[in-house]
Amino acid sequence: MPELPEVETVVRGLRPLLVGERLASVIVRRADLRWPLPVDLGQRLTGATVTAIGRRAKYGLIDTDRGDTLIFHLGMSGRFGPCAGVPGAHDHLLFTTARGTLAYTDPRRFGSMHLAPTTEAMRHPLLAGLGPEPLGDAFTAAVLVAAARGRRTPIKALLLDQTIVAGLGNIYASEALFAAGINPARMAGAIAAARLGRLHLAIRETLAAAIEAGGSSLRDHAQVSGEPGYFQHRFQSYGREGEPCPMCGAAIRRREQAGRSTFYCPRCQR
DNA sequence: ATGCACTCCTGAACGC
DNA sequence: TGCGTTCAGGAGTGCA
Repeated sequence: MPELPEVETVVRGLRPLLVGERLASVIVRRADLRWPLPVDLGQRLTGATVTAIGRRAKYGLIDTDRGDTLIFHLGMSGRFGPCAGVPGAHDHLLFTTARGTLAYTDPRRFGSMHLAPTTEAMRHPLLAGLGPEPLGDAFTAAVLVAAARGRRTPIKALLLDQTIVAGLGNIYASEALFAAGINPARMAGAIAAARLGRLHLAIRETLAAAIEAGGSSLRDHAQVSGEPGYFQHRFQSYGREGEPCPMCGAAIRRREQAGRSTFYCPRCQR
């Protein structure tokens, strides 16, 4: 699924179901996700009580009273949802508490799960190199300006680089660039600071609005409750090739950048 | 150091 | 209805 708003939505959905609950069993049905699961993952989590659930970039973090943190990434198609009865073919992990069973479902198996000591979780190799949280205080306009300086890569690619700012994916990068009026193909280092300032603001506003709407539901994403997110109805450019730009009426275009689709307005985005 | 193509896997949507 | 093709929100790896 998922970019930052979807992961945040999942984390918020998991908290009331898991925090304070004892994991009566954690069953691994398939261990070959993006990376092999730790062989003792089920054993180490079974019997533990969940103490807190957080998020870093697109990673979810589930802390237990044993000092372990389960780090998960949803990849492209990962989701959590209730599992009643017989597990489905793509239900790879089952978390059972007194409140019922929660399944981690992931048809494409691009997702991953890792265990780390809670005190070390942020130093995990997958998390250590991440850039600032886009909604946090550390992500300022000046940080974005400094990251873009001298870079010849397209601004869209820069936004997808998780070491620059952590949590944007293809959809919200497109949407933020639309909101800022910047052409996705423009070389990052050639964009004036004032315009990057607008982009910085657009990133934060776009992500915050998406979280408020419960994320976007394209294909795989749903909230843990099964409710869809609603933000896709507010996409201004993403997935709207040929439709009129909501700002100026020109036809939205689509182009390939580094193998990914980018949608933009040729008139508004320069 | 930087930029980019490739790769993993499955399902849904589309065209014929 | 059935079949083949194309595409999908991520991101590490390896190459130029």
